[in-house]
Amino acid sequence: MTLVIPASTPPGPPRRRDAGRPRGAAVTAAVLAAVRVELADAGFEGLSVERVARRAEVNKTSVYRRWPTREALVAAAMEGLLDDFSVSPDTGSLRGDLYALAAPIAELAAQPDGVALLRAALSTTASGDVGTVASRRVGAPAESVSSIAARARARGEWRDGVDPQQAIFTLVGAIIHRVLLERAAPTGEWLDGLVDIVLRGISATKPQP
Amino acid sequence: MTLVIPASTPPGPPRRRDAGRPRGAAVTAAVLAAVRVELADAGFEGLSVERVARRAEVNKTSVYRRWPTREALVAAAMEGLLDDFSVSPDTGSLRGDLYALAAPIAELAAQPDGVALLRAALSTTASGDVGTVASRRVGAPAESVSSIAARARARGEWRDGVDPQQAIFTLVGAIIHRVLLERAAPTGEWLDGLVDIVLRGISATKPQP
Amino acid sequence: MTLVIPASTPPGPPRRRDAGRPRGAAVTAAVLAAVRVELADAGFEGLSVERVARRAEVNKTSVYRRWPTREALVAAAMEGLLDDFSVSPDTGSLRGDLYALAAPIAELAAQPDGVALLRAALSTTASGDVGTVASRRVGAPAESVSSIAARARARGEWRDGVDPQQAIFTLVGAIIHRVLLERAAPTGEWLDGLVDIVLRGISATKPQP
Amino acid sequence: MTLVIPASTPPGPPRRRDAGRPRGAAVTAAVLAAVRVELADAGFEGLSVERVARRAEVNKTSVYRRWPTREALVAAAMEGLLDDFSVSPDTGSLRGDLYALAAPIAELAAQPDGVALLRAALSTTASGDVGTVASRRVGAPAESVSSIAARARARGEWRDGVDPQQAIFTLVGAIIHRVLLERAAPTGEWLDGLVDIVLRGISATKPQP
DNA sequence: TGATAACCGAGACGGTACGTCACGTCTTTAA
DNA sequence: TTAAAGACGTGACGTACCGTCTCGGTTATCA
Repeated sequence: MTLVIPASTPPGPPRRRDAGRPRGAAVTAAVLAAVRVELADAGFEGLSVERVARRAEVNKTSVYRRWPTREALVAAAMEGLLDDFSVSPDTGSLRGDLYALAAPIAELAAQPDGVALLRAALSTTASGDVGTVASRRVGAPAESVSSIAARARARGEWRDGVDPQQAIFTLVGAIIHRVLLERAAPTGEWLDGLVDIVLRGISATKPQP
Repeated sequence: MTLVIPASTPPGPPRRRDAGRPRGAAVTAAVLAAVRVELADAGFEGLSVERVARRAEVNKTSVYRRWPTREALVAAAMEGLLDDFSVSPDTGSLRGDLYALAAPIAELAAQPDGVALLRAALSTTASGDVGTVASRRVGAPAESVSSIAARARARGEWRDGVDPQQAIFTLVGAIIHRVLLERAAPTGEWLDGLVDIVLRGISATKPQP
Repeated sequence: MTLVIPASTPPGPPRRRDAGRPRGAAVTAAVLAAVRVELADAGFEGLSVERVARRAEVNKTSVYRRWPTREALVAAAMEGLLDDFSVSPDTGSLRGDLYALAAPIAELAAQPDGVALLRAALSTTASGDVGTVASRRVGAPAESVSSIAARARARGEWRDGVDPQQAIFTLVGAIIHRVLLERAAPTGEWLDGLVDIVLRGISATKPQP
Repeated sequence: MTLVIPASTPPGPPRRRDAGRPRGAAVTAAVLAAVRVELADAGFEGLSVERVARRAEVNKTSVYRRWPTREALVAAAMEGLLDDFSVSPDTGSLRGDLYALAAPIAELAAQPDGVALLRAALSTTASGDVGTVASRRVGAPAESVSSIAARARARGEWRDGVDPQQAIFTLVGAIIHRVLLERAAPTGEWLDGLVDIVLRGISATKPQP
């Protein structure tokens, strides 16, 4: 994601800015863009506010004014990546629902930015902002999970005694293992196999092909 | 008459292997212990060689003499945690084998030290020493995986078309998700449920209870 | 029509000279004072930036921000010692002029600080900042020397063929030998004897008593 | 009953005086040569035992075994430079004697090694070994000085009230200033001028040309 | 002719200092 | 108020030498 900042700075010293008009949005955007670049370059650990500010051609103070910690800064930069997870999918079949849930996560994990986000979420000791962001989104909202399970149960697809969260989290955990430990891309074929395993694992009898 | 000088022969007398004062075992032990404490306290990022040396009451130089990087240091400290993973279990049933494979990993992940190790392994961008250690062990040796699958196949328990690695990695991924994102302990009950899901997911027909 | 881009113009807006928080005078003063103490204690070699900062109760960074090298630091600390050398004396007689030139140098060399400065100036291999400071001042400005000689020549006091620099430097060299090798104080009586020798050495005939 | 403990008697078996492997002359020579090179390269400050040992292809321990301090090491390396100063010259004239005294010092100061020695002698705060060596030799032995003065007095060449030491030290100080502050070579012509000044400075009437 | 004591290379070890980097807070000027 | 700029104390980085120490292994001398 590249952000283009219009180079409106005049060459001379007068520096005529609209009086009272805060330039805040440009600074904010430039910083967040820089964060994303730095995250991809150096990872979460190894990201320094100083370098971010330098890259954004913005002063360190202006960064700290907005985000008090490195965590908050990264969290803010990541917010945009996760806007499409809020939808609770209803495709009519459990396989479809599982796939609909896993696919955007896999897609996220296929991008370098997404990998960085996951890594950041997992690396922080304290349950800080980044963890919150990631858990809130990657962790798949509770409603989605329970409604998927409820619908599947109504269709007789959900085996008794299976914890819905455990099933979904297994799916997500597998993706995480794939990209962070195996360092392999979560391809479509691979995802098919995964959904297949989990689907059979939680199905009451034989799943419909 | 040709004079051949072998390129690899050093000019002086051959270096003795055991020359010089040997490294003190006490120093090594103190440092590794300190690393484990610091890891639990501050995590992988946030672990500083300086503090480790201070806590071990050892000189910084003595640390750097042994381990050139922070990664290597942490990796060394973690080696000991993982000595019981090398056994390839053969329990007679697929469920037993899966459990035998997952249980020590879960046990590791139940300790603060183990959590720190996992976090460290996942947080590093470069596939450095820590990643190697973790991958080598947590990533379950390839032989174990394939032999488990082979035996299950021979018993007719393994569904055709299921990638052995994918199955096992799903198991491991779920444990990682549990401890690092959910921040919950991988209890025995929880592990039972997990093994159940994965077992059914890869079984040919109905698994034997 | 050719577009000429001046090479020295920076790309952004022109840097303001007085931007940012100004350097604290208290810090500067504390450091220089500490340097003088350390110089007296440990000499030029053996002076460490770390200890200076510690003694000044100031951070090492704040020292390096101001003075890039140990040399520059010492040179700065010594500047103040030398403010009274700039005057070119005209006492009416050659003896008076010589004395007026030698006296403040001797006075400087009578203080521990001054001895340290001389030592520092002589010990540095490269002709660095300290050497510059010392040479500039202790080395007696060229104008002073030549004007003294010119006036003496006009009065008929200066023997033909005597290099003015050589004469003055002999004076200074004797003082250096006195304090650094003999490690004795350049007393008034001693200085009288020295001036007497040099004066007779460069006089045309018999000097006027 | 009095208990007398003989101070010098060792408790164990009587120490053999000359037992053990003697120190290798080759090692000693190699080290001293290396010191001279390093002194010329890096000066007295900036000379490190570690580098000396490395250059001499000798172990650090072997250096410390012989010379306890850096000072002692340098002093030893310099000893050889100064063997020709012990002679008290008697040339028949004061000018000749002065020249005979000054010439070898100037010659020493014309070599890089000699400059390093002078610098070392002047830079040390404590009157350590190097200072001792230099003072003992460059400082011109007291007997030489007094005998030169005595002979000159007998010839009627020495002005009453002139301190012999002061005269000679002025000569030496001028050479030091020449090579260390002016950083110029003490050429023959220059030395002639110097001797001329000092000679006239201490002569009773007019010096004999 | 051995024992023995010192030499010698090698390198560990606790120190101190190096000069640099990033941190997060602060003070100052200008817009 | 926002901003740019930069000072400031803090703490860590990884490296270089310091001088001392423990090691094997070697060699000359003396009993």
